Amino acid sequence: MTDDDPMAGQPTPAALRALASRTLSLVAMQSDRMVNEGLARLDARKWHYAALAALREGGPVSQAELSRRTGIYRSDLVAVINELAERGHVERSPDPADRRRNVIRLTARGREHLDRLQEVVTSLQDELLAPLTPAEREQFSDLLTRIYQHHACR
Amino acid sequence: MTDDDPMAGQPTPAALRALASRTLSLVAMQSDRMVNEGLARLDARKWHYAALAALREGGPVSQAELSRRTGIYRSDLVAVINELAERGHVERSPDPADRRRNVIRLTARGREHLDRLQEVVTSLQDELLAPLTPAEREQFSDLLTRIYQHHACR
DNA sequence: CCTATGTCAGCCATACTGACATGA
DNA sequence: CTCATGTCAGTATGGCTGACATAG
Repeated sequence: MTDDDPMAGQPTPAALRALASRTLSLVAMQSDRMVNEGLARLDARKWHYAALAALREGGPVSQAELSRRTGIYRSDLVAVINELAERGHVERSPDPADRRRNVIRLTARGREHLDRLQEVVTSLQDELLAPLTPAEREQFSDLLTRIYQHHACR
Repeated sequence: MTDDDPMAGQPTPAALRALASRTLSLVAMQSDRMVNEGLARLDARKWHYAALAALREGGPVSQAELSRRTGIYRSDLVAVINELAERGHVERSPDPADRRRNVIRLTARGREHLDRLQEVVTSLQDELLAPLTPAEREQFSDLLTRIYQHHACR
């Protein structure tokens, strides 16, 4: 209880602050959290939006195709489709042309719901990139996608 | 087996590709994976590096202080210190001045180990940012930290 | 009495693997 | 025989919470 801790309170050592990988993770966590919370308010989650958006853009597809397009694992997609089907946002029907497959199609309710999600997601992008100028936002996205492409084997 | 699937193979709908939050998550996953794998080859993990680096920079501290500086949760830090102590990279001794606390200090072996980790981590940053020019790398880091600061309440 | 510290037990979400029955 | 599809079970990780004994 003398002077106790001479140098405390100084957070985050320089060696850590300097790591792009670290900041990247931190920002991604912030971003994920924002998106999750935003969508949760509409009783939805990231994958819901991804699936619905993919369906709107590509029309009815099988689950396997949806999986490839959204990046959601085939196995995890099952639950997502279940949830979306429960809410009536999506219809799952067997494909007569290939009886292994289910055809997933967007319902009218799903389309409306997607519109609402779209709005939220879009405004969250804005909130996320708030501290950047329009030019910087574009550059940021550009840099990100370039890094992504570079490391994406397939 | 006719013509089958008229428009398949086209991955990642535009609506998803356009989301900064999505690309951000994807890149962060790539980055995390690279770092994890790189450190795993040295029988270490992210937190090991973070803790050791913080200790080198700030000298011996209590676990709670370490937790604050590295961002590792107090509860999770216990396991990290255990692992580091097992390997002789770190020493955990009771603080005579405050008998609740453990003082964590870097050992000689720990310092050597940290040097090796440092090397790997640094070269991984390079690999991560490989597709960017030096100027772009700086800008990337800058944009990231600005976003981070903006959303970091505390 | 209130707060801080180290510790443990556990929750929840998520990326990912493996296996399996069915059918092409 | 092979491969793809939908499904389920399960692993591993990681962020996070809650509680608790001890001590300031």
